[in-house]
Amino acid sequence: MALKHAVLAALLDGEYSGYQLAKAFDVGVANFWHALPQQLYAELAKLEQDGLVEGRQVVQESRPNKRLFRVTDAGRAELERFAEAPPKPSFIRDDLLVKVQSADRIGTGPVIEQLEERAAAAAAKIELLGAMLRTMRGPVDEAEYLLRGERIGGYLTCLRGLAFEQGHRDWCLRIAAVLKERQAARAER
Amino acid sequence: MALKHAVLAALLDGEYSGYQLAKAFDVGVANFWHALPQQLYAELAKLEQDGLVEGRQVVQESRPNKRLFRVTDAGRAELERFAEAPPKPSFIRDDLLVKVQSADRIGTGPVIEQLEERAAAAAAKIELLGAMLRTMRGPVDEAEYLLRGERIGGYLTCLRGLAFEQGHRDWCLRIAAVLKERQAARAER
DNA sequence: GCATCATACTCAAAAAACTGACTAGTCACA
DNA sequence: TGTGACTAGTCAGTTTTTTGAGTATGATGC
Repeated sequence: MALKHAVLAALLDGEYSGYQLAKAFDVGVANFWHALPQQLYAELAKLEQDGLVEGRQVVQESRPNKRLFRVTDAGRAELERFAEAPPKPSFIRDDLLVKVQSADRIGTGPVIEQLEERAAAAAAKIELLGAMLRTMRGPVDEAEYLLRGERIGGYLTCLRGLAFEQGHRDWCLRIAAVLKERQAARAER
Repeated sequence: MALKHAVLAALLDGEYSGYQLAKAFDVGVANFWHALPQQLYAELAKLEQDGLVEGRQVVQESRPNKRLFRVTDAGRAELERFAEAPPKPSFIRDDLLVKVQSADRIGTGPVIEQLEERAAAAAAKIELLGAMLRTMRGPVDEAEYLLRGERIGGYLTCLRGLAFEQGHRDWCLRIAAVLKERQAARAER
């Protein structure tokens, strides 16, 4: 049960609706997990049943009503237990790696394209994360913010996301270049 | 169905038994996917049913018999199709990130320990991957190997694994240091 | 001489994640 | 006046991954 703790951790930052969480756990923003809306609504329902989060109805005009959730004491205790438990090792799991693994045996054209698209996507995310980091730390410099700031959790996971995306971008570009050179070398013969 | 293609890609390198694949897909070696033995046996059975791999019995003395598998033409075609299809985006999914996200709200002691253990594990894997890369490229230098070598797929995915582990190690050490400093600063007051 | 490790697999089940289809009102744009 | 996008969800179902428990044999170490 991993999403469970990811949701609890996200809700430590304040009250959110399922919809808001879903946006955070979608594409860019969630730097420590990824999930679809349906999963989040289901998980929130389970967490509420277990008393780890509390929801309250917020009536809205000109918009559907929503339920905002926050972590209970029991939820905080559960996170505490989770933090103490040994973590599972983490692995990269990526379609593109599988494709590159077989890239010298099968057609490389589409793979090169995909590598370049990925590199561009990674570059965009690097921009986004950079902007998020600047916003979070505000006017103070990073060392100061990390030492005295509150709620640095999100900042720290963002840093990992940033490094990951940079590594991803660099690798994609390099591998694309390597595969292209090999194509060119093969064409010469 | 991602493991499916990962298995096909791994079998492009030659004939392997389920047991051998399982070892490769376990801890260190598989730089592009991770899976447990049971999954691999199941996947191989499915692939054989679908005609994407072929198995042959190898009778052994002093060891249980085994079945070696290789990719069929249909399997190669399936990989080709897979390579052309748009890849799914890849995400980091890591318990430790979740813990760090909430690290400024709950007890940080165990998390710091885990970060340092992870950093050590990453360092060990960096060593291992470095050795694997040296073995693969042999006496020639990297640029030459990448341009003219055969079967560079495994080398390229190893490079990604190496960069990932380096990023992981650096991040773990840095975050552990940050959390420690904050603890110290808090203790002073 | 006994325990443990390595090879080589199998079966069953639970948990986690993903996919697709659907409701229903508001707002902006052309 | 309708077309699509945004808010805010729900329901049902499949696929994928993980977990746990076995089987059987030979080799290795103390």
